[in-house]
Amino acid sequence: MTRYWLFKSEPDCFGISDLKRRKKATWDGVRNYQARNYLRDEVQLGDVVVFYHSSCAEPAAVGIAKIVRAAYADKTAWDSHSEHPDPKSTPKNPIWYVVDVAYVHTFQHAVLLKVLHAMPEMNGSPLTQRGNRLSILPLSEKQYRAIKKEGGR
DNA sequence: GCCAACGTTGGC
DNA sequence: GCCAACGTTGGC
Repeated sequence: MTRYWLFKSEPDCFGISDLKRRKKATWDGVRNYQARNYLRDEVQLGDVVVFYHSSCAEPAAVGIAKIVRAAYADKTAWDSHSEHPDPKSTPKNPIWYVVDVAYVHTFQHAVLLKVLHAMPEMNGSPLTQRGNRLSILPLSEKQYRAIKKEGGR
């Protein structure tokens, strides 16, 4: 059964336009255990991802991607030159995981955070709760449909 | 750039 | 196991 997820990324670092250009990307650098657990244990091939821009002028859900490869070890963890090295993670005992995502489409209208806040479907979602820092979070099918509708495709 | 909220670390 | 200190996230 298809599941729905929301993945956050800083557009200055990697935005939906970067994914569009590259068609496919490895979602690396997740260094939070709860997000890791979702990635490793629950995100499956074919799942649908809402791409969200965070830490920027207009935080918003901006488009759709899909999972094209389920979890495998995050090699950047044991690369001391990577952006998020973690010496505790090794090829034999990886702590951190990645998935591969592919571009699907960009929303006609970015669904701004304030709009997400106003959507009754998003009540109780970690996304719209204060102080939330989870970078990968599950969406219900209802939430996904509501966001997609606001996005205009 | 600021600051509140949060997760992690490390001393005890 | 507790908790203060610290670093990071993320909205504004």
